[in-house]
Amino acid sequence: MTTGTLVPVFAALGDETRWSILAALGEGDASASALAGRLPVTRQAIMKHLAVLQEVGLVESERVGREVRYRVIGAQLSDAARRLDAIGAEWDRRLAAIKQIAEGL
Amino acid sequence: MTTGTLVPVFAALGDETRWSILAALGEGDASASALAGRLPVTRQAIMKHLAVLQEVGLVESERVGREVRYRVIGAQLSDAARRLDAIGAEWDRRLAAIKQIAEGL
DNA sequence: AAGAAGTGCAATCCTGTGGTTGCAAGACGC
DNA sequence: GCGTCTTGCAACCACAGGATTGCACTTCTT
Repeated sequence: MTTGTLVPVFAALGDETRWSILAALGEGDASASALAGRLPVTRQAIMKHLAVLQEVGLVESERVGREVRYRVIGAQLSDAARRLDAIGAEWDRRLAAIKQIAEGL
Repeated sequence: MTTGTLVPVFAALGDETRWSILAALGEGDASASALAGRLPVTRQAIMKHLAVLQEVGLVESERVGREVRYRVIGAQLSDAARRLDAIGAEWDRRLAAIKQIAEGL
């Protein structure tokens, strides 16, 4: 069961503000300053969040002149989802087996 | 996009110790004390973790005499996974559309 | 009845981190 | 060149939370 690099991704997803940022980026790529204009937090706070999102590969950045535009990588979400689902399925399988044993089958 | 009660679940999954507990419970139901014997943390620390896991519905408890046995609910993991996958897919769809526009199609 | 094993609650400690303000440095538009 | 916009540190603050120790209470065993 390779939880591997999965835990930090969930840690990143376990913050409301970060979801706000992801949602805002869903409307289209944006810079930290642009996001700061739309969200009720400072640009610096947003930059920190973008840093952790980029760290776990949920977001990528591209420098355009004097600004840095951020973009969501949806595939990463799907990947994390697939891995989580595999783990959940494994648990269900095991629980089902235990239940059968418990029922004396 | 109903992130709803999803964020706390990810927050709960964003901790290595909690995964250790889930993994240990995967071997079979166990009490807090039993888990404390297998993991390098105190029983009280484990109890706190079990509390947050139960809070978000990843685990359920049952009192048996003087002890309280905990059990993983695998279906909850699968559910969170499905919801996350839906969000990821939505993002991919949107990104694909943007890409087409960008390519002048 | 008495000891052992388990839970529950509370106080405490310390690190992590989400948030802020302030300022220096880079890139653009005139 | 000069004002403007944006990024990039760095310091700092406050709170949450992961972990510990200590003690009281309940339940089982003998």
